[in-house]
Amino acid sequence: MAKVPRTDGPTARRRQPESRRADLVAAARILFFERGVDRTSVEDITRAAGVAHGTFYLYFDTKDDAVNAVMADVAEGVVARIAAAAAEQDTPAVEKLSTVCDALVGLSAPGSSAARDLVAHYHGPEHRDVHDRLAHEVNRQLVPVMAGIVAQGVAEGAFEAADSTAAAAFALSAIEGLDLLGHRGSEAAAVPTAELTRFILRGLGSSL
Amino acid sequence: MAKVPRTDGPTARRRQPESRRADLVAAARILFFERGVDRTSVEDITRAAGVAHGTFYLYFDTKDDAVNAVMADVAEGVVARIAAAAAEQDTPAVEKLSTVCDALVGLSAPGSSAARDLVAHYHGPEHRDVHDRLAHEVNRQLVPVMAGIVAQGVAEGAFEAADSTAAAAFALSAIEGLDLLGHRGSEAAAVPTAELTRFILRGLGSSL
Amino acid sequence: MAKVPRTDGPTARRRQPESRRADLVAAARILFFERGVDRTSVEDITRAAGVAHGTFYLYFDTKDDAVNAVMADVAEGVVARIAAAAAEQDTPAVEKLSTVCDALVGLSAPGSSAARDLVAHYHGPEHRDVHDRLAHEVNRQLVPVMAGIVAQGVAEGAFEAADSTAAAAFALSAIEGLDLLGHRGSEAAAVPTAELTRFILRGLGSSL
Amino acid sequence: MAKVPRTDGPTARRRQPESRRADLVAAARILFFERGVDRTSVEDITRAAGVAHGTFYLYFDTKDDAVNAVMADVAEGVVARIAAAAAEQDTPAVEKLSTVCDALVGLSAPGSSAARDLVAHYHGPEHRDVHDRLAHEVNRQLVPVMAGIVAQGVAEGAFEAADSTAAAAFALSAIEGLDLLGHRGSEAAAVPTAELTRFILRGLGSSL
DNA sequence: GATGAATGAGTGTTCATTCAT
DNA sequence: GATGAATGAACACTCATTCAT
Repeated sequence: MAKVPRTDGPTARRRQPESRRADLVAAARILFFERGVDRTSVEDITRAAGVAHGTFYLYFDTKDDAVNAVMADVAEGVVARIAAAAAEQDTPAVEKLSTVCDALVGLSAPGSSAARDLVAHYHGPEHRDVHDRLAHEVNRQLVPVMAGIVAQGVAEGAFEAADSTAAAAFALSAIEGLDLLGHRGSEAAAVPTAELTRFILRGLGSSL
Repeated sequence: MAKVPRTDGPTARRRQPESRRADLVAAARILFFERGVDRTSVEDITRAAGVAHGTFYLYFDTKDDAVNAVMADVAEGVVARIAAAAAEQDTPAVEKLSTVCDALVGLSAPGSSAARDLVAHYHGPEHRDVHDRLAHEVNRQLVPVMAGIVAQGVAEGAFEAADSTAAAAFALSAIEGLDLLGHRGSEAAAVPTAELTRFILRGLGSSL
Repeated sequence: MAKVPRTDGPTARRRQPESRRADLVAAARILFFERGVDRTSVEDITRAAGVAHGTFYLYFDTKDDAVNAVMADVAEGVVARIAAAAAEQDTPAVEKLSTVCDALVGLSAPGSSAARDLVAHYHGPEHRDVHDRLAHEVNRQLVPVMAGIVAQGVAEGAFEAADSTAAAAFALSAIEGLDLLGHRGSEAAAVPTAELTRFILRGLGSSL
Repeated sequence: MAKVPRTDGPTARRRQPESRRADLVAAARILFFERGVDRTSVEDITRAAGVAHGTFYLYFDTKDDAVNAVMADVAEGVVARIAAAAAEQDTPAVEKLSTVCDALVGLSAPGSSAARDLVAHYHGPEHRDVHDRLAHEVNRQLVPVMAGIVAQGVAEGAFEAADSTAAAAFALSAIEGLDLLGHRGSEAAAVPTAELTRFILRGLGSSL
C-alpha cells in the first residue's frame, strides 16, 4: 500500500548536535529499569529523550538494537570500574577477587549507591528480562578480566587452575547463585557473602 | 459378512477428557522450544492441541501462566531424575555431586538424548528467554536437592560448608558458567567438564 | 519483542452473524470510491462497518485482499447485468453488442443512475488506482461474455473473426479509449458513443 | 618515471551540474521498473543518483511529481520514435498504422530490445501501477499522432472516420486488449497481432 | 465444559517532507 | 545550490483476552 502523507511535514527543527544517540540510550536506560523493556515503547523513549518518534530509527535499526545498546552501556560502566581494580599492580589476586565479588554482590543488593544506575531493584517478574540480559552481558565482559586475576593468582601460587578462562567463568557464574537464594528486600543482612567468597576462593584452589 | 469393528481398535486410545491441560502443556512445550515463547501465540498452542482458542483460558489464567507451567513441567522431569540419584542410600556425596554435574552439563550439550525433550538447542537469541527461564527454574527446584547432598557431604567429612543451602546455590550457578564460554556446536568435546567439577568440589571444601 | 497487553480485554460482544464480511466489503466499497484506496485506512473501514479493528483481519488477510474483494464485488454486479443481456435467446449479436457498449459507456459517464454504485466519478488522480483496477477486473470478467457474443455474430454471418476471444478483448479495450479523450464533467453530451460503436462493429467485421 | 595521469581519463566525463534532475529521473526510472513505485523511497532514488536526500526537493515538488516525470520521460522516448515514423511524407496511412501497432505491441512483448528501457517486464502485481500509468501516458501522447494518421487515411480514402481523434483513441486503446488475453511469458509467438491489426484497420473503416 | 468470533489497545516501523547549516 | 538530520503523522497488523452461545 502506498504511503499517503496527510500532513504538511515537520515543523520544529534542529537542536544542538549533542549526540541524540546518547540521549536516547540514557532515556531508554531509565525507562527499561523502571518499567522493563516490554512495557517501554519506542514512543516512550523518544518522548523522554525529547525527540521525534522517527528520530529513534535514525540511530537504531530496531528496538532490540537499542536494548542491546543500553545493556552494553550499563555493563560497560560496571565493568570499567571492576577492570580498573583488577589492573592495580601491587595487589594480590586474592584481594582483587574479593573486591570483584563485593562489587558484583553490591550490584544486585537493594539500596545500592547509584539509585537508578544499576541492577539495584530488578527483582520481580517485570524486570527479569532486563536483569538476565544484563547479568549475562556483564559476566561476558568480565570473563577476560576475571581470567586475568585467576592467572595472576596462579602465578602467585595462590590459585590452581588448568584453564583460567573456564575457572573465571565458573567463579562469575557462582555469584548468580545469590539470586537463587531469593534474598529479597528486608533481611538484606543475611546475604551470605562470606560463604560465597569462600566458595569461590576454594573453587579456584586457594588453600584458604 | 465378517464383523467389522466400528471402533479404532486397541491402539487408538480415546483422549481422556481430563488430559486437556496436559495436552496444552505438551503442545506449548514443543512450540516454545521450536520457536520461542514470543513467537508462539495462544492460537498456535490451541491449534496444535486440537482444542478451541477459548479453551486455553479454562486451564490457564494468562499466557504467562502457561509458560510457567511448561517450565515447571520440563524442570520437573529433569529434577526428578536427579533427585532420584541423590536419594540413593549408600552413595557418597562426592559421587552424587559428580552425577548431578554430569546430568546438568548434559542438558545443554548439543545432541542430548531426548531430542526435543530438553534445552538441547536453546542457543541462539530467539531461545534465550526460554533458556534463561528454564535454567532458573531447574536450579530453583534443585537447590534443596543439592543442599541435601552438601549436608550429606559435610556429615561424611568430605565437604565443609556453614550454610549448605547457600553452598548448593553457588555450586548450581557455577554450572551456568559453561554458557559463558560459548562452547557452541562443533568442538563439544572441548567442554571443560573436569575443570568445572573440580571447581565445584573444591568450592565445597573437598580436599579433592 | 513480547506483546504486553496493557488492558483488560474486550468489552462489548457479538452482534447477529449477518455476515461481517459483507458489511466490511460494503463499507470499504463506499470509502474506496469516495476517497480512493490509499486514503482509506483499515481503521476507517472498520469504523464505518461498526466492527472492531481486529475483526477486519478475521475476514481478510491484508488490506490488499479487501481491495480485491471490493473490486470483484463491484465488477460482479456490472458483469451480471451485462451477462444477462448477452444470454437472451433471440437477440442478434449486433444488438447485444450495442447494449454492452452502452452499458459500459454508462459506467464511466458522470451522473450515472446508481450514484455511488459505480465508477461514476473516478476521474481525478486520487481515484486513478481504483478506476484502473476496476476497469481491468470488469474487462477481465467480460472477455468470455463478449467472446460469446462475437461467436454468435460470426455464426449469424454478421461478424468475421478468426479468434473470437481476442476480438472480444480488443473490442472491450477500445471502450477505454473514451477515457483518453478526457471528456470530463460538463460536455458529457459530446461523448462520441456513436463513433465508438461504429468502430467496434466495423472492427468485428460487420459491414455496418 | 612514466607520467601518471591524475584524471580519470577521456572516458570518464565529469557530471555536468545541470544534469542533477536528469540523474534523478534516470535513477528513479530504473528503480520504479525494478521494484515498483511504492517500494521505491525518495531516499532510494537520491542514493542511487548520488545526491543528498534533500536535493530531490530542489527538482521535484513531491514524489508523485517525479513519478510523472519518469512516465513522461519513458513515454517521450517511445512516442518520439513512433511520431517520426508517422511524419514520413510518402508512406500511406495504412502502412503507418501497421508500423505503430507493431511498435506498441513490441513494447509489452517480453525480451524487447532495450532491456530496462521499457515496459518489457511489467507483468506481476508489483508493477501494475507503473504499467497502467505508463500505458496511459503513452496513449495520451500518442492520440494526436494517431489522429494525424487517421486523418491522412481519410484523405487518402483508405479510412472512414467522422472524428479522427476519437477513432485514434479507440484504436490505441484496443491494443491494450493484448494484456487482457494474458499472453505471459512462454508462448509469446501466440500473440494474435494479425487479429489485432485487422480489428483496428477494419474499425477505422478500411475495407481491408 | 467447550467454543471461536469478536475485541481493541498497542506496537514497531516507514517515509515524504522540511529547513538550519 | 546542496545537504542530511530531524520530523511526526500515519499505517498495517498482532494477539491476549472475553463471553454469548
